[in-house]
Amino acid sequence: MAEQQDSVDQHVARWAAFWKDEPAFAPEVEGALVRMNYIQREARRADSVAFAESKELTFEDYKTLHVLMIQPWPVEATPAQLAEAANVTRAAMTSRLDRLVTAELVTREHDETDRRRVLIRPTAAGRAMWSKYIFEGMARDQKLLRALSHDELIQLNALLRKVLLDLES
Amino acid sequence: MAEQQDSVDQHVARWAAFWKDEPAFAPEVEGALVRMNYIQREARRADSVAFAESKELTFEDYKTLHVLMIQPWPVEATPAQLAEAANVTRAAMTSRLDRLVTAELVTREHDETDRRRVLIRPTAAGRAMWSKYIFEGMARDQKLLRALSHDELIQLNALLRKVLLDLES
DNA sequence: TGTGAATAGTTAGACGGTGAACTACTGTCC
DNA sequence: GGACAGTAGTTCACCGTCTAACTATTCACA
Repeated sequence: MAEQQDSVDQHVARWAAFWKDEPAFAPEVEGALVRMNYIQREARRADSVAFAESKELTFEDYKTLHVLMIQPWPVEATPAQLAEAANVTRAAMTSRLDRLVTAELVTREHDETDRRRVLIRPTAAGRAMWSKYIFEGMARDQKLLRALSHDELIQLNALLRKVLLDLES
Repeated sequence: MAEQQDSVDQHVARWAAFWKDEPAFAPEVEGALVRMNYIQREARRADSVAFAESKELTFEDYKTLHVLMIQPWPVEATPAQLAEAANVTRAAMTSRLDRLVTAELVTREHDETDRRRVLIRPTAAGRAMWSKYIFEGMARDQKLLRALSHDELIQLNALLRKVLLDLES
């Protein structure tokens, strides 16, 4: 049990001392969420650095292109679906798509069967642009979690899956 | 092994089919990060809802107050430390603190031993405001992870701690 | 001791996101 | 079949954050 302490253990220990008479405080819950937050933050930071140099694509544009590409086949989606997947409002997605259409990375066409709807599809250039960055992103992700073995990754996913199944129900 | 599938399993399965000849794709890594992202997103969403009703404090103001309160004792910090902890720039922290000072939740004083620095301290009203919301936040956090037993939470923290120790070194 | 580099905080202008109104279109029900 | 509620997307005004100056202060060193 010679487990090394990380910075979150120190935070949590300080809180635990502060709320030692407070049964509402659950150290393991706070610890897990703060750690996940830390990891996500590190992922975003690395992504930002990677896209800061690129003049041809912003990180936001890449994410928009990404959520479009990972839709179920055929690769096409409405602005509302993309907004939901990218976790922004439809208004924000409208302006994101303006940029991508101007850059000729996606097309924006009216759905003839329901003329309220608009269909977004990637162009050949859009697919190429996405491919160019997706593998670098996966390499960054693997580096982020390199401390875990394959078995540990499977354990981690099993635990997180339990949480998601609860949240999705 | 009758484990139920969550929505991320479906995503990952689709990607795996798409990149079946691509050794760079690590399903467990992508799965873990997407799941953590989902959980964090859900946490932010619940927090936003909770603060949307409150007229006395925005979510940003609460977070600022929170990172101040969880500093090592005595509870005082510089704007730069708070900006780092809240993951925003110093410029953003300046305007956040403007609001909190106006609301008389914190004080802003020059450090007499180094007159470049400014020290931020919570007022009695600031401490009271923070206490009012911190327990609701902990309850939301526990609800978020209620699917996991105490043992599972400990396992989860052990795995995440490994990742953090690697990232912090 | 004086000069230049480094550091803390603030200010200014641009950008991207939000919520609320608005337009256009679809479907329902009397 | 005409009024009306619901839905998809866009536009607009506002707000928070970012980057890049800029001011004030401290430190290192010749």
